[in-house]
Amino acid sequence: MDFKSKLINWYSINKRELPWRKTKNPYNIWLSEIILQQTQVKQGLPYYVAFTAKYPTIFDLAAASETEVLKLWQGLGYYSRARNLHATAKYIANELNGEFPNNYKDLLKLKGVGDYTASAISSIAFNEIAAVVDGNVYRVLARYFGIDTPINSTTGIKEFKKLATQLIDTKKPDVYNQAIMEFGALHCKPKNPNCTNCPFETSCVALQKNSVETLPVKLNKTKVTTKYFNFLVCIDSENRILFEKRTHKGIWQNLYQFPLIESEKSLSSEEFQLLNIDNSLLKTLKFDYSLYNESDIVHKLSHQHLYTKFWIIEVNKLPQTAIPLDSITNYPTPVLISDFINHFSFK
DNA sequence: AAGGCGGGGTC
DNA sequence: GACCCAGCCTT
Repeated sequence: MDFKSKLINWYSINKRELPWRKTKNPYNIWLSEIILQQTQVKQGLPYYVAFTAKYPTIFDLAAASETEVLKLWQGLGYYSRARNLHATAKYIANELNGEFPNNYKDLLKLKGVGDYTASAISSIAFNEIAAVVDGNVYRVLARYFGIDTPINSTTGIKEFKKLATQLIDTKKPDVYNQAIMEFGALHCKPKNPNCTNCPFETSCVALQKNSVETLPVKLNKTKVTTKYFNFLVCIDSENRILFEKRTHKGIWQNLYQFPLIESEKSLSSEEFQLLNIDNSLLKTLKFDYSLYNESDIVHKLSHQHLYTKFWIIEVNKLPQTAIPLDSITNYPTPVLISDFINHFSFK
């Protein structure tokens, strides 16, 4: 048996039952692929279930507000995916009369759809011969062929795409693409791959050369920056609270949070008080404040470590921009904020 | 070509 | 801690 046949054979025996494998509907395939970008199946699955339940068709998704979509996306991360998902849904529903682009070239034009996702949708939903190259494919091919070209270099990207295109089963591109990804996810894993019971035991170059552990090669470690966040949890006597939208570019764009003061270091209560003398928000208000967490809550993103303090500020009356405390759970927020809301006892 | 963008899981 | 995940976008 050749490479593709062994892979498809392994897949037929070992594949998981997943909801997006029961359909050829491009809307559902697209939704699953966006959710699964840089996200493991276990983490993305409940979101797929929730989205298909609330938005059965692309018209339902298009009719929603961005805030509503972000709320359902809350906790999944990489929120530009949700913003692009919603924008693309509106585009397809309104400009294309709900008719999904049906080929790689046209799919690639959609917001949030790159080479991988266009290949996945066109092959799985439309049986187009377009090879997917995701993290699993890089790993499987790098090991099987013993390729040490860095997978995130320009030459590496081209080399692996070319190889994947040569290997794809042109009769069953949909099955083949899912098979190689599933094989990478379940069998040819990053750590402790199951090499002792592998259909490619005799043909895997990395296994013969004892280089399974070192492949694939990847360059450029992301450097982590540290930031200090001070959230102002301002509550008035009418149980209203300040909550605002992060409109600027950067992390958590269009999600909501308490007013934020970033500082150069972790602040003591005295330093925080000095800071507030010049704060335009608090200048005009008489208030009492206390600190929710004595030691910083450390929220780790892939590229930022956020050392966070929540300052509880009680005032008599907040401006009209404040929202009722009861409504706070309607807004999409970062996990850092929703964790606080879930643990803090509002009076 | 390089860096930004989340949160959770594994070892 | 380091690394990874059905990557994409901007600069």
